[in-house]
Amino acid sequence: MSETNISVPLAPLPPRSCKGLTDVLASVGDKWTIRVVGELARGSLRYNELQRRVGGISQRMLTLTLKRLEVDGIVTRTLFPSVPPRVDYELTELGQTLRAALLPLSQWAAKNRQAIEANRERAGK
Amino acid sequence: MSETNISVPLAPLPPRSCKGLTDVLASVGDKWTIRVVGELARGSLRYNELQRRVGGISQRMLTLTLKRLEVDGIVTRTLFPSVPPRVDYELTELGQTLRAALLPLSQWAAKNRQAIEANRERAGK
DNA sequence: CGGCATCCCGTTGGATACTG
DNA sequence: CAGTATCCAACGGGATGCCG
Repeated sequence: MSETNISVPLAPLPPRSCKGLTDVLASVGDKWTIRVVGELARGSLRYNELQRRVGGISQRMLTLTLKRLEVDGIVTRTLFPSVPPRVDYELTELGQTLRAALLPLSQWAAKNRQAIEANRERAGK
Repeated sequence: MSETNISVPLAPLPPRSCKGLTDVLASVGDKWTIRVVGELARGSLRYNELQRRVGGISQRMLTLTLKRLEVDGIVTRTLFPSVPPRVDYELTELGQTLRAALLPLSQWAAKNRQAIEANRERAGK
């Protein structure tokens, strides 16, 4: 616990602040969070619509993911007390900055995924 | 397998290419990979030195992590057949580009971690 | 020194059923 | 519609011991 030193990362991936990054990635780098944030990037969505768009996520995981994002201040949850009930999820400003910070990695992934798979192929044999 | 559509992400977190991102994060966003890449960012390191620097990683996890990074073409493994043996790990050019792509997220984490923890505090009570 | 093999337990997360 | 609750299988990952 005495190891929560996080100076601002000016140097390339400063080792001391890496623990902060690890924490964030533990929260953001799981199987579903990125997908959810990505779908919410373009605007608010209802629970079911979100589940449909993400594709493959279980109710349990969607709920847990959204709850954590809400607690972290990444998304807002808006309940319309109608019948049937309606709940909208939307990125907060913090969420938007996260999405922006994710972009370079997204581009890197798109650009290098095939190269990585080719590497795996070669190494695998 | 018919869903490997990855157009270049020009739009903010393009949903269709998000699966590529998810794959990459599944590979890169685990508990240790970022830390290892971060430590290797400044130059090559030996196995034990790497384990010491990362701190808290078990031999098993360090070995598995390095193996996957090697297979993916992110790091190189160089064996010096001396006695006792010596093995150096180093980022490849691809690894360097990954590190660069990780920087914005690293900065976001450093900048917003406290805010997130404050949010959790409020929401938790 | 730099690993690999094995055991084992805690967590993750899917499937299913139920509720306001 | 938008969840909650429970069960259970799969996986991650630490500890330990052995080897070239």
